[in-house]
Amino acid sequence: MPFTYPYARPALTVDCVVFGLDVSDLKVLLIQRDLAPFAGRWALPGGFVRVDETLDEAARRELREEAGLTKVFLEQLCTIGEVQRDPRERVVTVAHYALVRLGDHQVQAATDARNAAWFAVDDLPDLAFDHVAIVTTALQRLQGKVRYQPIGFELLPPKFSLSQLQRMYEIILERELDKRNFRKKVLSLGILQDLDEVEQDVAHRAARLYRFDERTYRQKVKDGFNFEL
Amino acid sequence: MPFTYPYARPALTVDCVVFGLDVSDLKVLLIQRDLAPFAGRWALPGGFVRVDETLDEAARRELREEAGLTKVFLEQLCTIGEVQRDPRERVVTVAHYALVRLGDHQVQAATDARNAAWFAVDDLPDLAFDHVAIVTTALQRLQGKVRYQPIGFELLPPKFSLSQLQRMYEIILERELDKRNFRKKVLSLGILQDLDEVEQDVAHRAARLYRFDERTYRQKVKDGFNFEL
DNA sequence: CCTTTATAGTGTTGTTATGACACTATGTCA
DNA sequence: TGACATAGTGTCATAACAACACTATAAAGG
Repeated sequence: MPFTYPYARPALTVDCVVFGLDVSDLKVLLIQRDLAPFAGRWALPGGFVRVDETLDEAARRELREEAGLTKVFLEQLCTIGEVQRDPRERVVTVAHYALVRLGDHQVQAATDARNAAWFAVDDLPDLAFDHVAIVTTALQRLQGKVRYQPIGFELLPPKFSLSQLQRMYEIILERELDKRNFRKKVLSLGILQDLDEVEQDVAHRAARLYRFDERTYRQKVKDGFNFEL
Repeated sequence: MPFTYPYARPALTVDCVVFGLDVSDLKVLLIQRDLAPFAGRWALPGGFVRVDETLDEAARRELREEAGLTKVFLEQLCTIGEVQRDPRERVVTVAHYALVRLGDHQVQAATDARNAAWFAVDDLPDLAFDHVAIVTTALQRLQGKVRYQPIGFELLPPKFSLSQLQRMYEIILERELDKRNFRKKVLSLGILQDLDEVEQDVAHRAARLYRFDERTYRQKVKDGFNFEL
């Protein structure tokens, strides 16, 4: 009989740090727990992995069930196997992070539904388990990755202005960027499609709208191109 | 009764991609399996996580037991939870990668011991399970990380010449670097300590030896310094 | 309709980093 | 002492980066 006593057969969970971009803040989606342990505390959306699903599938299912989110950008972050991290019994969790567009209807729904809410990443409430550490790791990963992979677009609407794009980077990287240098650089990458449209319903000069041209991006990557902020 | 039927309670393993640097190749340490499944096949060192140890502890224990390695550089890589990846039953594995100095005595021992051997990373035998995919991921991670984190030194002896250092990067990145530009750049980082010593027993002009000055590096990082190849 | 307000959009220049490139120096060995 | 193998060294042209301030446009409000 293999793998019996001394080997761990832990319960397995997935947890997701869901990032959304506000006007002025990077937000994280939290769910208020109604069961022990940590009943009443805010926690990352997540839950137990089922016997017939992969980790990625489990994470997506939890996002759908707990927050009504589908088709989001989702990546594995790290796995935490501290023996006593769950007071009940050993629970190993595979942490993920996700990027969503806060404007989306489904995201609105998520905010309305049950005990879910968005919190500014630098002003989080007390979290259950070791979830603060997971958020910290996720933020570091995002800050690192956003500079060499075009994942930031996942946080913006499909059509966006260069100002929005710049603000996104400023918020994530927590530092100001020079407007002219930023525009020069980002346009020179040649992965933005100028839509020849402008913003609507703004109380000032309307900005030109762009779209991330994933097709072109992929082609360029094949040819040895390297995205870099 | 929580977490019974529908939830997974998988066996949990750790697997390690141990990299070592040869004169002309990046090598990976493999162990020949003597048990089914995949008896006789080469596989990554690794094994089941015990009830009382963390993932990191399990990985280090396996490295010690299977390869006689201690105190190596070790980082988590990714976790694989495909349902059928092990023919016996569901086994989730947390993959790691490690960097060791091939010159070390313990590493020599590892090579001698039982069915362990080093293979060039681009000339691997058939591997058990999904271990090829893990090696591929680990290599990509190493290639990415070596450029913005001074982890490559873990593959070199404590005292090394600039030529050795350059060769290390060339081997990992799989492209040639310009000697003068490389030396200029790496010295300008100010994280190498010139030991005022030269190589011994070489059949040509002996090279100056350097050491990675971790103290200075940490200090510089605190002051906002960014290592970059 | 004219002023205010809010944001969009635009170029130049000095500085720094990068990449290309070839020869001399030093030590061992035959 | 000559052949060899590798160490070590500098310049220049080009590209990338950082700093910097004003004009343009549209809506709102008096």
